Amino acid sequence: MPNGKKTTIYDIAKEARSSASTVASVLNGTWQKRRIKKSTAEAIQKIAVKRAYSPNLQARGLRKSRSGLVGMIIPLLEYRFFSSLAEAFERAARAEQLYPVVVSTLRDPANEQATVRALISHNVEALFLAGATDPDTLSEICRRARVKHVNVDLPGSKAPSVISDNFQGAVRLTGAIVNRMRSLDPASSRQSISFIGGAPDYNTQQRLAGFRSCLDEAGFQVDPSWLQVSGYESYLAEAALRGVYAQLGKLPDGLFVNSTTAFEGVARFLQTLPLDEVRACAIGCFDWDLYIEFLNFPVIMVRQNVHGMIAEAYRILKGPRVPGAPIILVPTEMIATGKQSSDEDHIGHVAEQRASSIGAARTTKPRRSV
Amino acid sequence: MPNGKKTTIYDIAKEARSSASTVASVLNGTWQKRRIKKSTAEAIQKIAVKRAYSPNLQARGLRKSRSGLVGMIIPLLEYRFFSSLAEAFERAARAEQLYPVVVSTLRDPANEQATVRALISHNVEALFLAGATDPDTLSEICRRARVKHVNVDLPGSKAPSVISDNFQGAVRLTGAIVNRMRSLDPASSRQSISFIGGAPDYNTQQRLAGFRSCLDEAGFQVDPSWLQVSGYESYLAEAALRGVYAQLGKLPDGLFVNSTTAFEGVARFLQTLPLDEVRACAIGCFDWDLYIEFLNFPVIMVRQNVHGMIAEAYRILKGPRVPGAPIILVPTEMIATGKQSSDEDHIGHVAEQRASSIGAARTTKPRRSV
DNA sequence: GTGAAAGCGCTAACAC
DNA sequence: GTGTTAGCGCTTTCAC
Repeated sequence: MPNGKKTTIYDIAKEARSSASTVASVLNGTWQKRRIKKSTAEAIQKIAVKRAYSPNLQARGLRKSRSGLVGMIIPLLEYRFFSSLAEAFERAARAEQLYPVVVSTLRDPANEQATVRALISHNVEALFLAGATDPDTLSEICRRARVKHVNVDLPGSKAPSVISDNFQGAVRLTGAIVNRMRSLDPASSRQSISFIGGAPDYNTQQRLAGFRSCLDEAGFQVDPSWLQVSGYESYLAEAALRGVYAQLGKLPDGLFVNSTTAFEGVARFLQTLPLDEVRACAIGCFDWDLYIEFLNFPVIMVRQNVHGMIAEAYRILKGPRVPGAPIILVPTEMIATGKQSSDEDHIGHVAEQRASSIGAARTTKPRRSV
Repeated sequence: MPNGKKTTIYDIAKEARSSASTVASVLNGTWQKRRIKKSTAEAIQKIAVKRAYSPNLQARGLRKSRSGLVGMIIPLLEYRFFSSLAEAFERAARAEQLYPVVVSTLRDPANEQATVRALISHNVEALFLAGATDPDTLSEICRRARVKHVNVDLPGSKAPSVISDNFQGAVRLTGAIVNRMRSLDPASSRQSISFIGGAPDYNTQQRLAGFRSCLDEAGFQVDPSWLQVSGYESYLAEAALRGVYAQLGKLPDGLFVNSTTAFEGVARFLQTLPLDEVRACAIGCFDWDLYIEFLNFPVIMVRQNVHGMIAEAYRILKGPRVPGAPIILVPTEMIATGKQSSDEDHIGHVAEQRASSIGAARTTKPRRSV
C-alpha cells in the first residue's frame, strides 16, 4: 500500500512488468479468451490481491457505456408493501447480474423527476418506477434519454405497467367480508359496509369498482355514504370512520379498509370501542402487515404479490420492446387471521380465484384462534 | 433527437458553434466563474434542454475522482427500524449534496463483503455499515481502499461506531416494567421477569447488562432462567416464551422483549392466552413498531433515535479523522401505549431521563458484557 | 500470448 | 471570454 491513491491496472502492470491491457483482461475475467498464460495471470492476480485492487466501475462504465446499475424509485421505505417491493427488486437485480439502486421520493413529483434524472445520469440500464405520482412525466424523461423503464404498482399510459389485480382482489376481499357479515348476523337483511381510505388514484378506483361490483352481485344497495375515500393518511381514515360511526350510531356491519396506512387510523378508532362491538364488524384490509395478525379482532387481508410483480417487470424489460402501454395484472393473495376468524369455509366463495402466469394466488388458512 | 445516442457536450458544442469546455462550464454551473457571456450561456442551455442533455456522471466522477455517492449497507429493509434508518440516511445524504445508495445484505457476511466491495468500486465517498455481522472485516476492506466509513447500530473495533445507548435504554425500560409490575400487583414480594430474544451480539449484551443492572438495584434476585437469549427470529422467541410459561405454569410478571421481531413471536403466543392473563403481565419491547400500539394489551416500547444516529454518523465522517474506534451512544426514547397503560407517572422513575438527542450523545469505551 | 494506442464524456489548467 | 489539451481508469481493436 505505497502511496495514498487507489491502485490501478497501470500500477499492477508496472509491478508485474506487463501491460495495462493484459492486467485488465486478467482482472476482469476475459484472460482465457485472450489466451493469456496461466502463470502470467496468477502473478497478476497475486499482486492485485496484495495491493487490494478494486476495479473502477465508473471508468469501466464510461468505456463500455453501460453501468450495470438498475434503479428503482419508490414513494417511501417505511411502508411494508414498498419495503417488500424494494427487497424483491434487489434480489431480482442480483439474479440478473445488475446492481440495484433504490431511492425513495416521498411522493413528491419534483423529487421523483430529480431522482429519475439523477439515476439516468448514472447510466442505469433500466428504471423501475414504483408508485409514482406522475408516471407519464417520468416516462417522457426516460424516453428522451432512451432509458428502458416500467411502471410498478401504479400504472402509466406511456410505458408498460405491472400492478396488482386490484379489481379482482377487491372483489374477493369484499366477498370475504360479506360472507363474514352474514355469518356474524345471519338474520339481518339490510346491512351496511363502508369503504375507507385511499386517494383518487387508479388503484383506489379499481378497488372501489371491485367493491361495488361484488356488492351489486351480492344484492346490496350501495349507499354513497358508504364510500369514504378519505386519503391514505391514517388520521384522515380515522376521522372518516368516526364520521360513519356518528352517523350510524354504531359501526357498519362490514369495513373495507384501503391500505395498511388507513388501517392505522381505523385501528386507532376501533381501540376506543368495546371489543364486542368491534368483533361484530367484518373487517378487511387491502394490503398486509404482519402485526395486524396480532390484533384482538380478526382482519381479512389482501397481500400483494411483490415477487410476482417484480418478476413480470424484469420480464418486460428483458423482452423486446412492446408497443403501447400494456398493463399487466398480478393476482393478489388473501389472508384471514385473528381471533374468532373461524370462517375458513366462506373465504373465496363469492369471487372465484384465478390462476396466473406467475403462480396461482392462494388463499391461506386462518391461524388458530384462542 | 437526431441519432440514437445520448447527447454529449460535444454535440451541443457543435450545434452552438462553441467548444466542449464552454458547454461543460455552462452546464455544470461554473460559467459565472469562467465569465462566460450570458448570451452564450443561454443559447447553450436552450440547446441542452432541446436535446434532453443529461450529464454523464460516470465521466464526471472519473475525471474528478469523486462520485457524489454515499453508500449504506443494511441487513434488511423489511424491518421497521432499518427502513427508518435507511430513510433517515437518504434524507441526510441529500442535505449533504450526496446521492444515497442503500443496499440490503440479508445479514450474510459474504454478501456484506461483496456489497462493500461493489460500493467501493463505484467510488462512494463514504460508507455507512449498519447492523453488519462482521464490521471489522468490512472496515479492513474499506481501510485498504481508503474509504471513510462508520459503523451504525452495531459497533466495530476498527472504525467509529454510532449506536443506541442500549444499556441506558434497557435500564429505563426495565425500570418502567418493574414499576408497572408493582402497580399491577403491589402485594407480591417475589416476582419474576423474563428477557426474551436477541443474539449474542453487542447490543443484546448491553441490553442484558442494563436489564440486570436495573433489577439488581431494584432488589431482584435475577434467576438465570429469566434470561432467554433465544435468537431474533420470532418463532424462537415464541418457543422460548412457551417454555417459560410451561415452567412457571403462568406468564412471568414482567417481560422484556428484545426487538420487534422477537415480539412477533411473543405476540403470537400471548394470543393463545386469556386476555386477563396477558394484561397481568408488564410488557416492554426494545424497539418500536406502530402496530404494537394497537394491540389490546399495553406495551412499553423503546424507540431508537434513527435521525440522531445518522446525524452523528455524518458528523463523524465530515470531521477530522479520529484516532481509535470510539463508540458514540445515542439516547433512546421510551413510549408507553395501549389500553390500560395509565402508568405514565411511573415511566422514567427508575432511570432518570436525559436531555436527549444528538447533543447528548456521548462517547464511551465499550462496556463490559454480562 | 502480449503490448500500444485510441477513446468513452467530462473537467481543469493553460493558452490566447 | 473562450478554445485547446491532457488526462481520469478502463476496454478493445489491431499489430506483432
